[in-house]
Amino acid sequence: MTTPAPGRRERKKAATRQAIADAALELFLAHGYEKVGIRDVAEAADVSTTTLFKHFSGKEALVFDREEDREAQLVAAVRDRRPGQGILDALREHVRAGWTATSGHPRAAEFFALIDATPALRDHGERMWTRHTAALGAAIAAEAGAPPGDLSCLALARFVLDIPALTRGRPDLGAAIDEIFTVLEHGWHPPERTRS
Amino acid sequence: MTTPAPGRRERKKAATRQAIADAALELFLAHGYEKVGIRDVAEAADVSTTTLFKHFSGKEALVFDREEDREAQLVAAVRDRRPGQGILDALREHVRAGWTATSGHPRAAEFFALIDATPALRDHGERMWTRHTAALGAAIAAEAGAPPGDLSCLALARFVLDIPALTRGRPDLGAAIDEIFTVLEHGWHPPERTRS
DNA sequence: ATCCATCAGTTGAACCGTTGCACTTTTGCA
DNA sequence: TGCAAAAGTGCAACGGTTCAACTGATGGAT
Repeated sequence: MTTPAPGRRERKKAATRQAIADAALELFLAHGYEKVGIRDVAEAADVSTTTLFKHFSGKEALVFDREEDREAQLVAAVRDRRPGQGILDALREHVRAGWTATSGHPRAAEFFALIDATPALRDHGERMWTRHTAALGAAIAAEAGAPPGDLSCLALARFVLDIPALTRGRPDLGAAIDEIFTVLEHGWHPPERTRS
Repeated sequence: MTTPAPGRRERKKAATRQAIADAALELFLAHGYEKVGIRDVAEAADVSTTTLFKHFSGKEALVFDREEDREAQLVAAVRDRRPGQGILDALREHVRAGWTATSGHPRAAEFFALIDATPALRDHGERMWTRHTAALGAAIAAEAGAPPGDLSCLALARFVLDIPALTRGRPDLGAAIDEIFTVLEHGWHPPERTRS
């Protein structure tokens, strides 16, 4: 009977949002991202296109819905690392654990296949990653005792966030991640030339 | 009377292309990128929008016109470096020299201001950079004697290409570039904590 | 209990980048 | 000279996105 902490209004709003996201995912998976128009999604969710855009900033946002707390998790991975553990180690652990988010997605397999098969979505995904550079860089700087905005910390953040793009499609993901972290830890060196 | 090496056809084609690019730049600088429509540009250049799109792949391409040989220059910077010079040093030199292209742009100052002021253009610019990752990575691998597609070489390429995004707006660009290359050379280390 | 400001949602049209289609003109070459 | 390819045209459409004016439910204040 009584309304819980979130008022009735916000519950309804959340429900519409969810309905839209669900309809979108279903249609995209069924017919492909490009074949489905905004108007189709809106109609399937039984809302107007304007309402859809009040909930989502664009077509791509319909797909990258649950990606919101990636940033918080990244920051937490650095800040709440085990005592004595280095920042780089903590990051590597987090990366190797699969970045922790969107695993547990309802239909994870099809979902990633969809993104992988759609250039527009791959692009957008990459941009979403690098958008966390500032936050992660700040967290690293804070933990390393560097002034906020320290360039090398910012660079490290960016480099770490490049990892998904760099390792996409590699057979052994763990090894690939390790290889990149080796560069980040000790710098880049030309692999020793094995003479014939 | 006789047609020189490039035939009359291609000269005319190049001329229209140039007319379009010029008209676009003028309008963009005068009124701002977003305020100017494709149809405006086409009309100013006295061509149809269809023709415009036969010459340029999209609105942003009107701005990033002369950016074509960036990739070749990057590869050359690595491949044709002074004998005995390390790959990283060659890259740093090239970066510090301003990446060599689009310097010499007619109205370089306003041009960069325009890009800087327009999020859509900043985004597109970044994507153009990272699109050279594969080529630069391959060049590095070739020079380092690594197998093509070597991950650490690819990562280095990507990291170097991140530099413009990372250093944007820094007061001392040279110092910023050096700081990043220090990370690339020796790895990232937390700056020594200066206790109060 | 009532009034009112707020905000989700609607409707319909427009805007803008982009593409397709059918067509004319120019150019290069055999 | 004739002809096929290429450059360009005009127009209409498509799809994502936004705008403006409106409706109606909600919830806090009186």
